[in-house]
Amino acid sequence: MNKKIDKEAVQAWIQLHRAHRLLIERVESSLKSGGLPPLAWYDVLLELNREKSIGLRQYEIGEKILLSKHNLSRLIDRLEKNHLVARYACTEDGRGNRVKITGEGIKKMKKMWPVYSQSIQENFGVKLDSSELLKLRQVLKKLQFETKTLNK
Amino acid sequence: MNKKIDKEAVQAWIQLHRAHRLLIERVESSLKSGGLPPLAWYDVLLELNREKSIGLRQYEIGEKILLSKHNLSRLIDRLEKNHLVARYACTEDGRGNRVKITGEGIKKMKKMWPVYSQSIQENFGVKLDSSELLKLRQVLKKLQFETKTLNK
DNA sequence: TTTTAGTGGTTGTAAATGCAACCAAATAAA
DNA sequence: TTTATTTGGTTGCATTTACAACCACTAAAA
Repeated sequence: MNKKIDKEAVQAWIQLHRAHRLLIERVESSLKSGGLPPLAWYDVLLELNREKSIGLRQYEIGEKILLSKHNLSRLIDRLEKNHLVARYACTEDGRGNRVKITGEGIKKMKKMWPVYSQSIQENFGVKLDSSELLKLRQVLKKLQFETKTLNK
Repeated sequence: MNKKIDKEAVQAWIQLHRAHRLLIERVESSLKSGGLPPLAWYDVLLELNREKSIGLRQYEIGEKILLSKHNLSRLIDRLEKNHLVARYACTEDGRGNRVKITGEGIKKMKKMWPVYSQSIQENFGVKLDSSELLKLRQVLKKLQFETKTLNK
């Protein structure tokens, strides 16, 4: 038994949890006060923009941004209703569809970016120096599990 | 301008965001499949347990677990409905109330802990060694801002 | 003291999330 | 081929969250 390590892990987790809560709250509020959509929209648009030409299947988006399929379905609904993405019939699989970003979507994404990145900068970047950022990334990377749990 | 640092910060943030999403999903699902309440309940119970005798004001809980007041109000409602906490009139401030954990609350908390901590262990602790955990905590600690933003 | 502004907490309503059940197409088994 | 199983996606419903307005009280200003 290794009670000490256990305690350390929980401590670290709690801090991660707190940091995330605070950060997300600030980022969302920056976006909102800029009259922009929530962060989740950006996540989707960004992934779609990387595949502008062929688009992505919904489940692929779900894997990338870790969102369960029902939530994704409705998130795409909202984006589509705002003409930021479009669904197309999928030739290779009759069940699914292919989602693509629209011109408007690209524009919106580009409009969100400065607000988003500046908020990260202010509330996160400035608190850490380059080596700390690196270390953080290295450590967090090790948490990149075998995904697949979500999207059930 | 320091585009490189910017990029690093956003990268790190995104990883933090992902790690959190995955972890929280797993922890919640461990709790759920153990027939236990969600994590937020534990957070509240834990804080209240630290002040068993005098309890806490709602806004104090809000500051500790970073939850806005309307959400907190209803979270406490749910806990109270389940007899895990109780609200008392507050002598020193006629507006507010003082929240205390009940015996049942303590029991529930203790029942949640092994499931909670084990889930952290499995999904987080085992992926990192002691020095990484330490470093992570050190870095995350620097993100501990002047709070107060929430609870507006 | 009276007025004004701020704070702790609650509540109505809208929006988002989670769950389970479902449909339709694809894949595997018989 | 027929049947059974899995998978991508949607939908109805209950729970939770977010926002704004509100009430009651406190603290500060006049």
